[in-house]
Amino acid sequence: MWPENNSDGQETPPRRSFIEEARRAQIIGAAITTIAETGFDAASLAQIAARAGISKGVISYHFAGKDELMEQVVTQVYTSVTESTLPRVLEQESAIAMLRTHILTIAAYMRDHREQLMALREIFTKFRTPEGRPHYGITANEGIYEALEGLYRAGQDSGEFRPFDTRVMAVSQQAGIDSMFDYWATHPDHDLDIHARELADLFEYAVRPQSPGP
Amino acid sequence: MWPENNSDGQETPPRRSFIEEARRAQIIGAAITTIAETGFDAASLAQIAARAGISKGVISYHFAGKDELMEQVVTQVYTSVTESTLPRVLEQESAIAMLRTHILTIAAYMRDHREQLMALREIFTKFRTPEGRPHYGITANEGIYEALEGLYRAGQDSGEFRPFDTRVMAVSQQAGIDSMFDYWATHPDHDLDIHARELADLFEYAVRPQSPGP
DNA sequence: TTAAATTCTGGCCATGTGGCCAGAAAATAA
DNA sequence: TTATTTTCTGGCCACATGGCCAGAATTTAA
Repeated sequence: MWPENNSDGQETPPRRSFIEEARRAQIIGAAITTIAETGFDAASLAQIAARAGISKGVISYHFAGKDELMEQVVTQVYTSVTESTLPRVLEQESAIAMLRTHILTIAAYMRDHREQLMALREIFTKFRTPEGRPHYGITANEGIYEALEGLYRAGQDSGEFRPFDTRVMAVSQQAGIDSMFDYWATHPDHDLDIHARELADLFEYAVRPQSPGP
Repeated sequence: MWPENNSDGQETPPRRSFIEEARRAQIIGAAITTIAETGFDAASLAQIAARAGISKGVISYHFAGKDELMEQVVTQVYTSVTESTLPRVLEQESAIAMLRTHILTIAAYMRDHREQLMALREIFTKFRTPEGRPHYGITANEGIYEALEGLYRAGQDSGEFRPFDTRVMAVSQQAGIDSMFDYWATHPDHDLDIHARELADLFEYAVRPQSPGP
């Protein structure tokens, strides 16, 4: 469960010195910046160490290897976005409001944490095992999909939503959000607010019951 | 315009011998298979040559470098999918029918050309210039976006579609299609037909005029 | 102050990369 | 047949990578 085991075998987080904690945070931050700026492949340990202003060996000393460093980056960013987003969604009272809030809140988070999300997306798409399988492919979204499916089913049960395949809707909504980020990251002048509102409209229309058109 | 210039400076396609043409096709095919199976990063010239059963130097002889080989792969796959898809869309008579046909036809193409599309997606997401910028990032979709926007505007002008931001709709629809492929590629037992029909429904509901719900 | 543990440095290593080339082999021309 | 061009081989190169280590520097403990 924890990345390291204590000698006493307890499943407690490893006790870390002040220096260790500070270095790990510094290195994780340098990794995020480096990956966001240069892409995953070019973010070598040497680059990350140079950005942090430390020797390359320090990373090897504080992390088991590049893999553990990448895992820590993912954990930190993923935790942060979830904590900033999920409560806002859950406090809504209708399924429709939850849907809108999900999209709008994530867009707001993107605006303030562009670097972190760029790093996360780089790692998700490019981090592979030695055998070539993704560490965090689309399967890493499974948790999100299941949460969204719960939201959809609630809306369908209450009659707010029409019947549809919840898995397809979840995959598509998450893809819509990811593409919003990708497009904005590539076109920084693109209006993220408008995009978010339009995307919320899109899915609101997509899920609502509707009599056949003329 | 063409990847190579003739000595006479004419902008004609380079005259290639039979052997040259066959080798290029063979190498492009081996590159597609290798990228699809092992991912872009692991698809070294050595791997591609080994799969083709030839010496590594042959690739250097027939292609200017790895970059030109990747470009040729993209060109071939992109041309193929466009030729198989676009005519079907254009023969439809209503904007709604075009929308549905676009999604369903691409899904059908996916089923029969999984390997090619996996390679294309690998190259799109991972092929970078030495400076770290993507060769074909999301900007490579610009042509698709513009075509879709034309379709949307036609539907809006005819009253088939509600008003919405066409750029956001185009980005989202393409993202929905790409995610359908990614999900299916990761979960081969996933029902691609159902997914395509549900996705077509999703966007049909999303674009149609609709009176506000209850 | 001295001793021990922690933290850091700079450099070395094996590995894999894309590009390149001299010369062998094969196809084509004379 | 012989001469010439095209095609191919196998190996070499410089470079970058992640991991590793001996010993120096620093912090903490006694």
